[in-house]
Amino acid sequence: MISQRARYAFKAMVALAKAEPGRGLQIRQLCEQEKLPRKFIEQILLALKAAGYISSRRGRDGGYELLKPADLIHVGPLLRLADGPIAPLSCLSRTAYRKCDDCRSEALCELRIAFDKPYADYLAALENTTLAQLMRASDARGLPAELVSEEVP
Amino acid sequence: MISQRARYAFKAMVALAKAEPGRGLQIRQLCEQEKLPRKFIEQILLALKAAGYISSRRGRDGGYELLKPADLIHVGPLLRLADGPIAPLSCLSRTAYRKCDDCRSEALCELRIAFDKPYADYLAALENTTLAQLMRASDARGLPAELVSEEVP
DNA sequence: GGAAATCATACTGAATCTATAGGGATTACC
DNA sequence: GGTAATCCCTATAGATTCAGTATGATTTCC
Repeated sequence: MISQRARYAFKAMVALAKAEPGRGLQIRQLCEQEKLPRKFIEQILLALKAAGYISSRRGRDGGYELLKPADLIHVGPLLRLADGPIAPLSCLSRTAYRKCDDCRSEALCELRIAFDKPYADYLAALENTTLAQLMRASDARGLPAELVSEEVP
Repeated sequence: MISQRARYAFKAMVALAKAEPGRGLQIRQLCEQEKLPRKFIEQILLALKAAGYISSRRGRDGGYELLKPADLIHVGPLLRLADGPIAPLSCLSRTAYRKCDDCRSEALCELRIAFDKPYADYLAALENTTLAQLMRASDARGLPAELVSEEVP
């Protein structure tokens, strides 16, 4: 299970991506919209900022804004930022590789063999999907197919 | 990351699968062979027994033995036994489904959409690989290709 | 200066993880 | 039957992580 922190981070990014470009959102709005715990979100936004995903403006009319377009934001790194390594085994992690303490041979380890390909595919999928794709997919499901082309009647 | 408990459970199953059929292994042997903490392994073996994976004999010459052949033992359920649900989101879990507290619509949730197919594929892979497959794969890597057919010269 | 926002760090309570402890029950062998 | 070896069962301890709160500093606009 991914952490609450990761879920919040993701939700915040989606909300920011939906906000009008150039305007951004304030913590207050974000938390009221989505019913999120304010101070916890604050920490998470700080981390997102430190990682270069968003920018902030301080002071009275402050707030947060996406720094990159949503089609350059991938799920994998976002998840990793919130939760740390994604890999099921440290010896399979690309970003936090570590040999298992008791491992004799990685090549022969049955557990490693078991997870090797499934995890590689899983990770590749997460690395390749973008926020923009997900938002489009969500939109498409929200509208009945016949209405999609009638946005401007 | 999967837990230490899951790694131990997996190692124990592999060791039992490698043991001579009809003989089994004792905790002592298992722990000395693989350098595992004895009392922790004891708990794990109890759980494996309760789940029907292994049988035990008590008393002086007691020990544990696989109940099913290794090609009927799949990675997915084993992992689930040790660690609980495998799914990254509770709303994607087949065995422990639970709606997210704040979720308005599962169909439209971007996070759920993100993990839906990657996780389904990952899970299917784990559900379909057996201990026997993994042991064969490990054996095959241990021997140079030219020698594989020369087992009985 | 005052109000409202972000920034930074410390802290807390609960849960989880990784074992360890200490007996009790069962069996094989003498 | 006694003894030693094994499995069975529950409780508990220590460390770590998680989710969130608290407190106050800093910045910005009016």
